[in-house]
Amino acid sequence: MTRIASERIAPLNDRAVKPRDYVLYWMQQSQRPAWNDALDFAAERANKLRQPLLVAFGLTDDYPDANARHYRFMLQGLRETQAALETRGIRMVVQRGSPERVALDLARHASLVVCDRGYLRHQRQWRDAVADGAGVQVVEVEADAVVPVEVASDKLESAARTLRPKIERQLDRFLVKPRAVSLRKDSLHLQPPGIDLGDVDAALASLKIDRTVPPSPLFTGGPLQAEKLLRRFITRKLPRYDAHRNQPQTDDVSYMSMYLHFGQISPVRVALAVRGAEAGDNSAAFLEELIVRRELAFNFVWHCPQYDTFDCLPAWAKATLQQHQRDKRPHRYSPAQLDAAATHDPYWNAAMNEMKHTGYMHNHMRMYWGKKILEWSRTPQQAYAAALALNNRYFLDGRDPASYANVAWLFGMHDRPWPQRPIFGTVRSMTASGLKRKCDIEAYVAKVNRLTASLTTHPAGTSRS
DNA sequence: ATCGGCTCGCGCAA
DNA sequence: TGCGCGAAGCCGAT
Repeated sequence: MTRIASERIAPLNDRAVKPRDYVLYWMQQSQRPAWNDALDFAAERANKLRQPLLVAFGLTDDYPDANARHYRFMLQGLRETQAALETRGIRMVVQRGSPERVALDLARHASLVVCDRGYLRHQRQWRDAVADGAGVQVVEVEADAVVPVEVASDKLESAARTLRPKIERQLDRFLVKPRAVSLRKDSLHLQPPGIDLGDVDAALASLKIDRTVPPSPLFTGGPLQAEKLLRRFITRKLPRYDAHRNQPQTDDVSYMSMYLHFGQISPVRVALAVRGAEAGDNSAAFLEELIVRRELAFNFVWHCPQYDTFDCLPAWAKATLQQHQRDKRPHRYSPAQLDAAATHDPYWNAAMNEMKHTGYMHNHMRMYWGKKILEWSRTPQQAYAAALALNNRYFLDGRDPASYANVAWLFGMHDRPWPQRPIFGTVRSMTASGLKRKCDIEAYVAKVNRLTASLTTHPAGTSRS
């Protein structure tokens, strides 16, 4: 029987399993062929029902806030996942259309539908629509959190410190390596129509999507690349992680966030690998971010319906920011000026350029970057919208629960009050002098300048790896 | 270089 | 009810 923790598995409707043509795994979040509990669960059910397993992904042109940068990274991963599943005798089809329509269409011939999990508004709506519209049982399997959100906590947590002990006491149960499931029945004879991903750029060109942001010239999507970067992180960077995680001039970060965002790597796999490296405080510091902070973000978007607006903030933060709404702003920039990285602040401009040209920004600079948007916008509400829009537009890991929590943190979420300052009130501020004091910020600026210069010389498309 | 003060609310001990 | 303390804060005093 299954070794998947029962709390990962939840029927979304009370319909029966029916004797039809295949078990359908509607893959939408967990876009990977291994360390995928949703896939494994579907495979086990298919074996038990003596049916083939069909995997399907719904590729919509209208994914909220997505552009060519996100789509290419995702298609690179889907192509690889499709090929990997085929070698195991599993047909995976990528169909053009709104995900819930694609799933419902293929569900008409399915005995059972298995899906993975997403916490954002639209992801929940898609799953509700499939649970409602499918004529058979729909079962959701959580494969992208270490501790399923409602197991960790039944309420909106106010800070990491309140969630941390709840997560930690569940780790033994949920940090386990899955057992590979082999399929009794091949499904390669199933030939539903689908997009040919053989040429990712051709597939990309066929989509009607926002192309105003080009693909990242630096980062390649896919589970194999995620594994490669994970191994590189553990051998070369983890030994300095604790000391360097707030040092943006270094490269001692994992780059896992974008792969986690697209489900191209399992957080359980990453956690076990890092824990197994036995790097002491370094492992602990990384696991805090990977598990506690990331799953605090899941808790946030799950329990707070207004997760993408100023209204989600705790009462003290909203009150203090509103009290300082009329404070004089010595510097004021419009969203367009921010987007152009054309401010008076060379540190901020460097961060904006890193984000814009690579699809990534060092963690420490994300805080400074966002705090300055609050300081330089006409109102905190406008700052909130501007920070979130830029975040979701340029980051490969944008549009993730972690993005919404990170932006909210800039405005006081999951934080505590600090001394009164103009504009910020008691919300934590950050300053250029702080950057100078704590890290080699000039080296960071130089690093970004080198990077953007080399990317201009060797433009997009010639990605590394 | 290091330290204290600033400031609020949660959770736990009493 | 009181108390300690918290994602990476800042600033001025020593």
